[in-house]
Amino acid sequence: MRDLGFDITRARTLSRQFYDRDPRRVARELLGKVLVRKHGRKLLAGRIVEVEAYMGVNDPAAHAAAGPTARNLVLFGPPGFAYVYLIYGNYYCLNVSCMAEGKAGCVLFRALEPVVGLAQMFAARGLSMPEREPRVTDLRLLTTGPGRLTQALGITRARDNGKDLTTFSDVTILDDGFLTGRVATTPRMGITKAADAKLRYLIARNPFVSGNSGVRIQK
DNA sequence: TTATAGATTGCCT
DNA sequence: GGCAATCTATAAT
Repeated sequence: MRDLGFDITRARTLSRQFYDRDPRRVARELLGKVLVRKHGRKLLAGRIVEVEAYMGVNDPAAHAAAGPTARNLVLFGPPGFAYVYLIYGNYYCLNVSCMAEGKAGCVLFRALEPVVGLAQMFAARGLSMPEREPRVTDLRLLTTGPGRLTQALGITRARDNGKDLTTFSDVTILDDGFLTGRVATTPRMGITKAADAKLRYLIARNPFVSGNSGVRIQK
């Protein structure tokens, strides 16, 4: 069966040092961790099942490739901070900065398995919660996809860009000891530059991974 | 100053 | 499978 719910008494916030490493390593190890949002007194949480690594100034697909700008400045700062940007004028994408100050690697969050606060997530996504027990096809609409997961958790640039994810103010990432099982790597989604690098990491056979969890569509 | 592409999603045929 | 929505960063005039 799927694992829903997590032991918050056992969960620990990931440290600054966790993020102070190669984004590929951070990406792989973020799988299975829990992304948590405190919304007033309400708690929203999802388990991380799909991420992508971006390698900084030497990665043509990365926002940092052009060097520091007003938008991407967080990436050049210290590790463990949220980089949130608007994509296609519609949705926000959430990243966490990696590597020491001055080096601009990051990890993009692409899909979560919803764990806590499902009703709130349905509302935030503009969907009605099913009367019956929600199925995987219903739940996938909440946090499968980078734009969906930020909307479900209420993450925006104005509110969250630059936030420290290593202290639990209202967004953080927890390790509750969950073991992922097999991890797969594929090319990153939706990019045209450096399109062959296998920098997308996902939990194999997890139903909340976006796309078809593997083969890239030819264009 | 204007044009275009983009780490997406949802609706249409 | 195709494509519009919507806005920002960057390239081109």
